[in-house]
Amino acid sequence: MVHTETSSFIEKKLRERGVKATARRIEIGALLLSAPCHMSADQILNRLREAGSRVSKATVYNTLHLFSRKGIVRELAVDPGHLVYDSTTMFHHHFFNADSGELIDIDPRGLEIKGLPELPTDTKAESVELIIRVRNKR
Amino acid sequence: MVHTETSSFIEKKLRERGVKATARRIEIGALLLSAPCHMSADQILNRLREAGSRVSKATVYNTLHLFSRKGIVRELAVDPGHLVYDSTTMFHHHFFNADSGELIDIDPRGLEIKGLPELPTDTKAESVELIIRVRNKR
DNA sequence: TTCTATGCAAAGACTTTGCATGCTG
DNA sequence: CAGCATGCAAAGTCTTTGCATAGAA
Repeated sequence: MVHTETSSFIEKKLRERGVKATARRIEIGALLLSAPCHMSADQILNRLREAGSRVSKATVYNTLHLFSRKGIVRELAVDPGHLVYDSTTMFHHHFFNADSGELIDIDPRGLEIKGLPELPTDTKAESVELIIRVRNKR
Repeated sequence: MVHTETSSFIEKKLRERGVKATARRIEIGALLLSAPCHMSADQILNRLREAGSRVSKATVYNTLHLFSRKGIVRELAVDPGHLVYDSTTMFHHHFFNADSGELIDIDPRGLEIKGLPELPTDTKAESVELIIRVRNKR
């Protein structure tokens, strides 16, 4: 395994979260964690294969689940039958372009949500997600 | 086809939206539109079958798509691989209980979202959805 | 060595499609 | 009758699982 600057950055990120930094995980992490992005498992698989990797589908899915359990990425359910992984785990929102499938982050600073009703009894909030669906103007 | 009070109310609703009111559609409509509710295609299929209907899976899916294209119900993508139909089509938000799968409507009146950034260029907003994911305490 | 990660293929959940039949107007 | 609605089964998409092999500590 070649240790580029990128891969050692990724290795660090994985180990910080208690994930053993194997070659496959670093490949996947390098793709997803080098810059803020949103990708589906399938996109990741294809990108890796295009780049010459022989990673299996199962490993991609398992690794992404692992990453999301460990808080390394965030799972987003924008579209049914289409799970997207978000490399930005901090609290934020999204524009979702229903025509292109593209997701754009919305910084929650400066955004204010007022007048929320109380949580249902005996529940605690886990996340607050605002999704603004947009379409291309003609 | 028996014309109960409920079914003629549903028939009216369908025709208003330009949907031919057939027996199957009235069955499905009666289940979904009699009171505010959130149901998946599969739940609807099962409920109908339990009630003795021999409706097919394809018809349920097709009908729900039709209804949502016609604005009779609203499609919600809360969970990946799980499309839910919402009988309330007017603008509103949701609590989603990740433990039970239950959805609870949030009335948007009194709720205020301030400081939203501008839409991406050349796009128009289609919907604004706020989903508050909650879990059961303990 | 011992434990975990990975690959492969098969199974699984959910949804869509194609086509023949049946109902509606 | 013409056209759309329905049922059935098959195909599709996306994801998960089981198990054998390969790799890491």
